[in-house]
Formats: sequence, C-alpha cells, structure tokens
Amino acid sequence: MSRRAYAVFTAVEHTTLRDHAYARLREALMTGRFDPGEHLTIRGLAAAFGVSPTPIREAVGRLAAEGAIEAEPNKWMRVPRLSAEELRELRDIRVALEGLATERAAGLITPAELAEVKRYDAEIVALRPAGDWKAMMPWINRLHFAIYRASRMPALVRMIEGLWLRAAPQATRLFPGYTQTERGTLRAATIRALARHDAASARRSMEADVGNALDYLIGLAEAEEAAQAATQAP
Amino acid sequence: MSRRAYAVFTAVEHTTLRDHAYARLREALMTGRFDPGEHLTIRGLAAAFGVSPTPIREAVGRLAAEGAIEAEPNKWMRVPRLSAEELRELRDIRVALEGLATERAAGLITPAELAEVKRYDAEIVALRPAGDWKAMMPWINRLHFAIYRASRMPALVRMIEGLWLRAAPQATRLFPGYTQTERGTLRAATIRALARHDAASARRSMEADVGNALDYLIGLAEAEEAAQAATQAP
DNA sequence: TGGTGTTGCATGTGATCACATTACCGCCTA
DNA sequence: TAGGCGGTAATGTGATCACATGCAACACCA
Repeated sequence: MSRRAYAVFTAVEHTTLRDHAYARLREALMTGRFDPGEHLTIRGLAAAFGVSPTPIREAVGRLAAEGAIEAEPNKWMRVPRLSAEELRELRDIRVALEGLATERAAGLITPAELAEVKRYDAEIVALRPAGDWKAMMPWINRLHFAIYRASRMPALVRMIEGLWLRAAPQATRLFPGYTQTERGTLRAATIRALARHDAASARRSMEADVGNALDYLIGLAEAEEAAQAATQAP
Repeated sequence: MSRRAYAVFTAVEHTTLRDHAYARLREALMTGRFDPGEHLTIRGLAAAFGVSPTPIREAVGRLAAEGAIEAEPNKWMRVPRLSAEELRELRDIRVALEGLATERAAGLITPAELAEVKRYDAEIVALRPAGDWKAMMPWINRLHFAIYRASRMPALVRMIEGLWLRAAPQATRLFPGYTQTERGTLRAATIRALARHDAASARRSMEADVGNALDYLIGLAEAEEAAQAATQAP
C-alpha cells in the first residue's frame, strides 16, 4: 500500500512526524505522565513512537528551548524538577500573563464562550464530591484556556501554554492535599466577573487563583528542600 | 589532525554545532541582519555555516518554536512580517513583562549593576549627535537587558529575549523616523527611578518607553496595510 | 497569443550510518 | 572494605542518503 494512494486519509491530521511527536510529548508532559526528574532518551522515545530518532530529537529540542525539558548537551535529558525559587519566578510570571489574558477576555468574551467556560466549571463541580482530582485536571486546563483564548491574543495564549507545560509535571502533587474549596470560590468569582465584563475584578480573581495554587507547590518544594538539607548536613 | 587531540582548544566555546548555529542565527535576527519576509533555506544556511543541514534544521526548529521564524511544514521558512494586530499584541505582552522585570529590578539592583546601566546610557547619549541610529541599537539592547537581569528572574529574561527576537527584524525601521529625544527622557527617568529604588515609578517609565516604541512600529504597519489595501481594491 | 499540462530542479523531511562521549558495572588493589 | 580503574554498552550528535513535494520555467495546444 503506497503512501500516495491514501494520502487523503493521512493528510488531515498529519503534517510531519516531528510535529506529531512534539504534540504528543507536550500532551504527555501536560497531563503529568512523566515525573519530575525522570530521565528521557531519544532512542527510547523513538522506539515508543515507532519512528527514527531524527524527528524525536527535533521535537525534544523544541521542548528544551521552551524549558519543558532540561538537557545537558551530549549527556542527558530529563523532566525538570523545579526548585522553590524557580516556582516563585514561575508564579510571578504566570500571575502577570494570566492576569493580562483574563482582563482582556472580560471585555471580549462572547455568550457562547462564556457558556463553554461554565460548562467546564460544571464538570469540575460535579467531580468534587467524588474527590477524583486526577479527572479534574483536564477540565481545569480547558476552563482556563477557554478564558485565555477569549482574549484574542494567540501569542499570549501560546506563552501561557509554555508556562503551564513547565509547571505541569509538579502540578500532579497539588492533589489531594491542596484544598479545592477555596479555589472553587475563586473560580466562581472569576466567572461572575467575566459575565458582567468586569475586567479589573476578573483579573484579581484569576491572579489569586493562580497565585494560591503556585504558593502551595512552593510550600511543598520548600519543605522538601529543607528535609534534603537536613539529611545532607546534619 | 584528530578532533580529540585539540579538544582543549575547541571545547571552550563550542558545545554542539546546533547550539552554535542557534546562537548565531539568533544574533543575526536580533541585530536586524535579516529583513522581514525574507526567505531562508536549510541548505543555504548550512552552506553559509559550513556544516551539514542536520544541526541547522534543529536550530531553525527551535527558532520557529519561539516564533522568531515562520515555517510552513514541507514548504518554506521565512522571517515573519508582523501585522499591526500582531504588533499590538506584542506590545501588550512586552509592556507587562518588561514592566514586571523593571519593577523587580528596582528593589534588587546593585550599585555595580546600576553603574553598568549608566555606562550604556552614556554610550547612547554620545551617539545621538552623530545620529548613528544603527550603532545605537546594540547599546539600547544591552541597557535594557542589564536592567532585566537585575530582577534575578532568569526565566523572565529569557522570555523577554524571545519577544525582542520577534520584534527585532522590524525594529530597524524605527530609525531614523522615530524621535529619539522623547525616548531619551523616558530612559533617563527609568534610570533615576532605579537609582532611588522606586519600583512603581521605574515600572511606569519602562512601560511608557516600550509602549511608545511599539506604537511607532504599529503606526508604520497600519500605514503600510492601508496602502496595500488601497492598491489591491481600488 | 493566452492558457494548460509537463518536466526538472531545489527543498524539506526522515532513515540510516558513523563517531565521540558518557554512564554504568564489575574488578582489582591498597 | 572502600576507592580507584578499565571495559563495555548505550546515548547524543552530525553527516549522508533516499524520497516525496512544491515551484517555476518551458513546451505544447487551442
């Protein structure tokens, strides 16, 4: 079976193997399927994807450029384990950028887009009694990016995606310790502010939401670093 | 002559050919050596660098991921020509991020760092009478990033670099039309605010500086788009 | 002469090959 | 028993080869 004869079937979703690998690796990182500190090999990923190492190398190169993968040339590649200090910087950048996107979204969001946001929120609320935090994550993801896309700032959305990508491997640790109730009220406040096109209020709620989640991760990292320092130099 | 025997000489500045190509392409873009809309070929760049296409392909892939190069898979690659709308988005993001970096820098900048900033400013002021705008650009570049580095937020600095990279090819058009006097006073105000560790004031001056420069580029792009629309549909 | 089909070259993409470097593990020696 | 040493397998990197596609000039026909 020649590739040409059935090109009509494959051309729809397939551009290049490199982009395909990039998208799949990105999604794997985003959904927490790799652990922080986990080592990756080009040949291993190539075997997993059923392609040669060439497209994989270019895909991980792009991820490394975004900071989603850490690589020492000629030596190793791994999923970054962020320190408390790095997480603090990430928090400040995310607060600034996601605040900006939310502020702009408040003025531009359409009823259809707002309905989409509310639908995602309903999914999250429905999942809360069961306590299935892992199932919640993709919905939280969709909700946030539905808001950000409403800002009509595609380059900004792409930058925020890169920031989420860096935080994602550690974000699985938010559960189940992180109290969801407080976050739920902040999310509801954001949605109400968006509904009445109150840009300043929407921005403040989103900033608090993002800031709180990252502060929790920072606390975890600080405790871990303190414990490690204690065992190394007692 | 084996590569091994003289590794001591090359290892100093050479990590991988890919990183070398990436750094050189980045610098070429940053200093405006490529024009907006200019087409690039992997084989052409490979010949220019004296290497095989492989490392070039990975370098331009990284640049494409950052938006510094525009590429249609399997077809072409070129230096992006930003529309007025894209420039407006770029302005808003840059104002937010460079404002944040400047605000943080105001609280943390050391006397040595401040002296470095003032040295760059002196170079720019000295170049103004001659009107040598092209020679000014690298100093403006150094001055801004000296400030941003003082924020102690390396990931933020890297993101700002990516934004400058996207704007750089069009930034050569700032000269000689863009009035430098106003910008000079804003820069002086920023430096004074940094010197007295006035974060809010430093942020405002920097935001105005960045915003003004981008507004000028936006005006150019709008005029160009209007002219093009007039010739296409008269 | 204008439009259309064709052919050839240039280009991006991916697989394979070759090489230097690194990491891992067992062994030896002090 | 602990630390240094060497060998081997695995890995990242880069060059080369092979292939399909896109583009442009050219020839051909109405």
